[in-house]
Amino acid sequence: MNHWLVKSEPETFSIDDLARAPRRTTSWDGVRNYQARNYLRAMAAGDRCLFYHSNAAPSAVVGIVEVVGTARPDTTALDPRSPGHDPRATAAEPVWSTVDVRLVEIFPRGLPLDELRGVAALAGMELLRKGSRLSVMPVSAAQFRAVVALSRRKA
DNA sequence: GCCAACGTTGGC
DNA sequence: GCCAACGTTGGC
Repeated sequence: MNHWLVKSEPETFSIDDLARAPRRTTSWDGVRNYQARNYLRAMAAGDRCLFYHSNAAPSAVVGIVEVVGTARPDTTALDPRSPGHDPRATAAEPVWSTVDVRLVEIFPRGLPLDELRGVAALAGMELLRKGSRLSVMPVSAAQFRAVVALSRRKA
């Protein structure tokens, strides 16, 4: 089982939105970066992802989601009215991919970036790298465990 | 809103 | 294939 981190702007889609979604499941679509797409394609059912709120106050890891199934075509790229529309995408060559994710847990408290930066076990985490912009990225099992442990601790 | 960092595009 | 221009991301 692999571990990942996925980003979403809470104004666009927050972890609370996911909690209200049918079966607490959503299609993680709209990814328009090749490296992030390749990570989506590398995901397998049962993989767990940290859910990160970007462009938030404060930006923070706020919970855990589980991958359901494997990557499939992101058909929002085919829709001219979708903000993720890509004129290069066709039904035969959809270009972009999506996976379904289900909510596992909303942390009792969010873990803001500046708190994560102070944790020795998380040194080297991709999210904390200066200039890191990927919206889907791998997380090591040890880093994942460290973040979950931190969420169990009082602020 | 500012701006640094990054990815993509396109002229050559 | 180089690289400048441009658009986007995302912390602050």
